[in-house]
Amino acid sequence: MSDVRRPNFENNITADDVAEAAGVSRWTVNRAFKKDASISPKTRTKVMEAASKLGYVPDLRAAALASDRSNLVALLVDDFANPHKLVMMERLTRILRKHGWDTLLVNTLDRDDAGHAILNASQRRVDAAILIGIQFDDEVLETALHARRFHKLIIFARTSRHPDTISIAVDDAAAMQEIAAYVAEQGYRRPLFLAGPRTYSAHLLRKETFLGCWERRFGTVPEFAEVPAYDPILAEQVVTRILTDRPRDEMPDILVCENDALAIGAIDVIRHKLGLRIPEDIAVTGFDDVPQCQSPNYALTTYRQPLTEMAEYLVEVLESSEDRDFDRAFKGKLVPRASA
Amino acid sequence: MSDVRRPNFENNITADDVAEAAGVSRWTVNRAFKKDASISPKTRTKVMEAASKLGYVPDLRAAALASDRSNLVALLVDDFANPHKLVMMERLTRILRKHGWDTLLVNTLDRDDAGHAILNASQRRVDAAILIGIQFDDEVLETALHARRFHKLIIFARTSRHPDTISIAVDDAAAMQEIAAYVAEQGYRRPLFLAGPRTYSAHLLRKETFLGCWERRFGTVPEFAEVPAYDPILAEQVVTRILTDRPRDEMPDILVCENDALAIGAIDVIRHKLGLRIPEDIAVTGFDDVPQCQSPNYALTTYRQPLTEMAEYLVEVLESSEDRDFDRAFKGKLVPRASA
DNA sequence: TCCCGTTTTGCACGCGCGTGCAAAAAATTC
DNA sequence: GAATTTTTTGCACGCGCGTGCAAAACGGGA
Repeated sequence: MSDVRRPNFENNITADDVAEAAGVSRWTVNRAFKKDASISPKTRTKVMEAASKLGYVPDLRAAALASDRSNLVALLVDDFANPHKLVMMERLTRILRKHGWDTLLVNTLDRDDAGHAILNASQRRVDAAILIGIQFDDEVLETALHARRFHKLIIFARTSRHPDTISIAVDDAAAMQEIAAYVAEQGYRRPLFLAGPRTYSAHLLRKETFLGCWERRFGTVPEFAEVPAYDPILAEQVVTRILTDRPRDEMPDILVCENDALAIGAIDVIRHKLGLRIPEDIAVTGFDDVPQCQSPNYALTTYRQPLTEMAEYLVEVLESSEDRDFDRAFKGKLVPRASA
Repeated sequence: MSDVRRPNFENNITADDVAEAAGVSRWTVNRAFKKDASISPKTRTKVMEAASKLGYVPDLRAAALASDRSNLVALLVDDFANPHKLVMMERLTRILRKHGWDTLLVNTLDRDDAGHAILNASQRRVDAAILIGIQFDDEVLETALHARRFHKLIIFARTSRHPDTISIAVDDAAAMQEIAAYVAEQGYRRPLFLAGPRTYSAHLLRKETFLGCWERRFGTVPEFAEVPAYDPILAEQVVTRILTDRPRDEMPDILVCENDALAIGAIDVIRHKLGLRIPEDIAVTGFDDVPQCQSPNYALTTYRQPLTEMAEYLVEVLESSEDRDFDRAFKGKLVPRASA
């Protein structure tokens, strides 16, 4: 009985079937699907026609298994309250796809399960893990490194000094210096820095840089506050707590925020709970240039990272087989708007 | 020479190695890693110890290849401007992971490349494809269906009548009726419906339902406008265009929006470009209950979908081997806030 | 037409695990 | 303690493709 050889789901057509139909060997079929393989154009079209007639598509699982290269990366995210993540995901998936890479989205928000999530990604034998703006990155980083299964561990859009890690980010120090200079030039003198959560392994150097710049320039260290996550709602709570009922003459004249997620929360509170005007009473700056910054509602002065360029470099790193230091810091661009 | 048998990247330890270390057969090792497999507890712990000593993790690629079941789904997204997508991605990935499923994030925003993206997902032999709120879904749907490689094609959070498709969504008609009733009860009489892009295959029944309800109740069909994507920025443009310089007595008293992405753009324009108050001059309602709705800035009256419940059902569908009609509509919840 | 260099094609073996069944071991019964 | 049942373990074969090399086909010059 010939229908015995059909153990798998709905008679999958394989390269063998195409080979038979095209009158060539299986290996020639697979060659036809491979860029710059040594194959004659004539054979290739013959194979491709047979393939499309049969509806054949190469099986990437088998290819990955045989070659130990999956063209798959795991994207670890735990920071879904930050609108910038949406932008990053869009950009990364698009550019990775353009270069033939697929993306496994791993939600590491649930700290208890982060380990499992990472383990699972490693079981898929992804070629690399990419951490984007991870909030609880210390723990995750350790787990991931301990698993020792990711050929490359990339921290994207955040600086990491960890030696086993590749950091592709904007030059936070330079960026913050630029913002600090801008703030000072615009005549603000009582800044309050609104920082995000503190992590050990990977870092945004923004707070330290800003405070340092300001101190060097004016001799005083500005006030600052910390929000436990990059979440506008949490930022609202923190700003409400520290600014409500504060005497007018002790109010900051500008809130310099570590990123847009915090800035957006801050703006909402300043305007709607404190009843103050932006920028007349309190100005605000952010970081990232999320889409909402353009809204007339926020018109947020912020700093744009060259995401596309960074993603392209990421691909370069993924495809390189060298073993050098891939860390790189990019230059971004200050985007002045009405909020400061 | 024994080091010949090491063709793969950094001597991967396999089930065979663990088997040798534990003094059992390879099959017993794999059994130890499988839930409710027939294996004695004693052997299992012995195996697990050997495994963790060697740092062994089962290879899911090989497992998928051998069993033709990958526990992998492709999540197709093309609508990254809509903040609700972030919420959906978070929820879906978390709940899928909880049940042992991994997620391949496929960006189908670039229409030219959507076909490739889908093809690629199919090459990974995912068990199912999930479309979330796809904007250009007609084309994508056809491509995906044509590929005929997804065992299940699920339209999530959107209704589809396509017979080859499984639709898991909120009951849009019921939801919109509830909103319409609310709007009418609050005394609004000149609604304007702000709709998103029109698609053929999958649908949000919101516009038709609202217009129909209103007509039955008051005998008049409300005005409506269409935004070409669920993007606050585009919504701003459309609303600006249709409301700027309109005489006061022809102004709508409420904007009923197909979802929050549109509502948010509308609010920004109404307040900051038209200089009107919300809800006194124009009220606004949305749909989805994205996090920003809670912000005092928007305080958006909206409708919340039971995402968690829907995601749990999705898992149920994924794991079912029956061949019945899985379509299902859920009931959501109206969330009244200050905007209407 | 023959020869030689070049391009194109074929193939043995392996990637790591699942399936279904048979053999072995353990547990149960009388 | 022997016979029977139940649980546990082992194994042949296959999943679909990549690698590296050898064999075959091709092309051009004399």
